[in-house]
Amino acid sequence: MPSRLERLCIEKGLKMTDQRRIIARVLSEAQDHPDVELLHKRAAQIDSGISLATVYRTVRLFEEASILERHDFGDGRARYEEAKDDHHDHLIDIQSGRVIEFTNEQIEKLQKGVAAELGYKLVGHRLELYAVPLSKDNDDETALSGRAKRAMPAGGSDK
Amino acid sequence: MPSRLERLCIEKGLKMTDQRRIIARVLSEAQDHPDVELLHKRAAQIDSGISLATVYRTVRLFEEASILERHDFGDGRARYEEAKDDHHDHLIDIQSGRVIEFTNEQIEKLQKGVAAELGYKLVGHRLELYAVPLSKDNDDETALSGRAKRAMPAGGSDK
DNA sequence: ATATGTGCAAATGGTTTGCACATTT
DNA sequence: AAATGTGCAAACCATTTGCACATAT
Repeated sequence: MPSRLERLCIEKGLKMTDQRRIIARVLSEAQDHPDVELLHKRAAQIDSGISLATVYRTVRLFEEASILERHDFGDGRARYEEAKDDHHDHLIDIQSGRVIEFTNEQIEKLQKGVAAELGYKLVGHRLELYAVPLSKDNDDETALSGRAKRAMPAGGSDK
Repeated sequence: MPSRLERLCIEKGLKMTDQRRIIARVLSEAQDHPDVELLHKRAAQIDSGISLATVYRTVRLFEEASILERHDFGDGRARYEEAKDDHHDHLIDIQSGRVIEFTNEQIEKLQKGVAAELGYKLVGHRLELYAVPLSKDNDDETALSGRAKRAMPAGGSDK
């Protein structure tokens, strides 16, 4: 059965190739926020002939068709997520790299208000919370294992 | 007279070279959020011998010394701003590219609350509002002139 | 004097692209 | 058949780095 993303592609009249079908399926089934490399790896597991370039092209195509969302969590590469209607923001666990989705109506409203006060109409926003698990041993700032360099923003540590 | 940033460098015991002094001054005097290329251009106006590499190294050094903030507004290059005590977020005018700073205590509080509810301690955040000026002719989505590609996030258009 | 900074050019890493061939409509 | 997509390798662009030389302490 076609994945949700594949169906959307067809609705939009996109030419459906094997590669796109597979990438669409991989994206539809993803529960995380994979980067292109990971998508390629997953797609290649289904059909090893898919090239990295095609994944890049497809992901861009889908994004332009508004059926895929691109995120930039500050670690250099882009991460992707199937676009659903439910808008949400992200909390990034800087110890494990895990990304948690959340929504907060109040914050959304306040954002619109802030823009209005400054004489603007809000057309988009980006809100990311960088955090560490409560509980136990959180005294070290050693985190973000692996390659992720300088991922956390400077300003917002809250006094 | 030494720039504020130069003074901070000295306090931190950083070795002060001509280049660093100049870059510090350029940063201290900047009213905008320049990228490395622009910083280099401004620094070169004072001493044309400063290399791009040095600007990159200096900017990184300053950031690690917490006297400079790096921002990523989604257009590929990093933008910098002297670190002051006053924390603020940014509203990006996607028509002109202008960046406006703002603070909102309520939003800050709510963020901390959201993190807490999810079992996390907030250690940083990133909030950017992408907006267009109210008033007149806002019907076109043609914006972000120049090289800036795909700068606005997908999700947050607010219903 | 010693440690550290600098310029230059080459290297990196994620992403894009030109081209000849393959596939979808 | 016409238009478009794909793989490969080369190109891009922001940023980093190795090296020989220069400078701050």
